[in-house]
Amino acid sequence: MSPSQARRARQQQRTRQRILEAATAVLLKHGVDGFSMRRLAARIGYTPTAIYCYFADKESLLGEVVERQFMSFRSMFEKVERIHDPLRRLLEMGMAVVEFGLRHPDHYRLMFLTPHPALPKGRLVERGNPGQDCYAYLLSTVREGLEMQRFRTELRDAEQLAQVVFAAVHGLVALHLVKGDDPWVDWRPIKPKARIMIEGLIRGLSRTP
Amino acid sequence: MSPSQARRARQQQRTRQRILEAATAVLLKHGVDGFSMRRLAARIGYTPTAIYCYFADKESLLGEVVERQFMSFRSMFEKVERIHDPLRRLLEMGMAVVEFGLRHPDHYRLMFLTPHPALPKGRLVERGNPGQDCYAYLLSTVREGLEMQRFRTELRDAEQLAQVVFAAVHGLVALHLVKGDDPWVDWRPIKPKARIMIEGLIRGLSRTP
DNA sequence: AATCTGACTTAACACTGTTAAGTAATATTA
DNA sequence: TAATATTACTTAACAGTGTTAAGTCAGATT
Repeated sequence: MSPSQARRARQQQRTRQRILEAATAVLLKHGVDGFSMRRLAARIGYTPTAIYCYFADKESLLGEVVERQFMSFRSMFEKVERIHDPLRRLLEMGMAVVEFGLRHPDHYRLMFLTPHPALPKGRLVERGNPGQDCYAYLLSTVREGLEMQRFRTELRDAEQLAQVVFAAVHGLVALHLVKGDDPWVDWRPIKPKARIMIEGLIRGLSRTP
Repeated sequence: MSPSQARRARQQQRTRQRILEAATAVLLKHGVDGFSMRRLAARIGYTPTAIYCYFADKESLLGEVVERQFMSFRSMFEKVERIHDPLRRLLEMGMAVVEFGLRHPDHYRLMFLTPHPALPKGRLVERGNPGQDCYAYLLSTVREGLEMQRFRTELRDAEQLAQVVFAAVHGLVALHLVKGDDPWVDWRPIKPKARIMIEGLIRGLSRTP
């Protein structure tokens, strides 16, 4: 590869980043629904068509934004890493997810409430690496609990347990984001609910001494 | 009101129903995303504009479809009404929700995964009536459990408990519908997960004898 | 018989994602 | 250095969306 080719490639990569960052900004400002290729293009001073030189379509662009967001999602778990007890860590991980959902509702929506059909992921996040992949980190925590025989004897599948715990927390956040303003239900504050739910669930799945 | 005026009003009501039924059909066939006013219009042999004589906009039309769907959602609970033990009934209600989500994914999406901003609800479903309003029924079951002192002493808020239990189940269904095809996670079958989750949660929230 | 009402249509607006074809600047090659 | 090729974009258009103002025409009212 010639020097000028390398420079071009670098430039191209930088433009990609610029688009991705602008996309994230537009997303934060206008929400998932208010996001459009044309708006994004206007923001970076390009025509809508230009974006298609860097991304196949809207879906895959959003997919990459999501993956970047999963990176920052993982960073929410850093503060719980020091907790030794895996079950207590599981609790605080759940609370961190709720925290993230409340702080970044649009990103949460994009990550977990919007289907992204068959995207080639794994560009940024290394799947299965607990240091980058949130699900892998959750899994490792559950595995730790299993190894310490903290769960009921009939529960042996780490994947199953991880999915159950995450789904419960996710349900709370999802309902809050989608139905939180619905006056049909007299909604109670989410954080106490989260504590009660996760503590209750963990207690119910735990081995009783 | 003259006889012919009454006839007109009846006719109008019938046309409304026809549109609502066609909308439900289009929704089932093409999903929430594939639903469009124009497609719906074509199906009933009208122009798109005609629909606006009966419904303010797409949002409120879908809102009414949702409310009808909540009616049939409530009927899923009929088979658990015979269960005497409130905590066991709670478990089976959760399983019924999962069942409904698997059977009618598009309706579930529309009901619980799509925000419907500030719709004047209560046209069909009488809010607070356990026989019609699912949430009210859930609430009554939780209240029964509370009266029988089946929950831990610190848990006294029926609304809070109901929301926690439903959110957990909802999370499972929501994740299945939105992320079920995502190969990033090695998804385990949803029904066993649901049983384990609800049993675990109820056990964890229950008073230990 | 003339008027009015109301159910519906026509035609258009302002959007959306996406693509084929074109352009102008830059890099490569003869 | 001049001709060619590549690259980074733009122009213009297509097909679709929700929505609305204005118009039409049959049937009810007067």
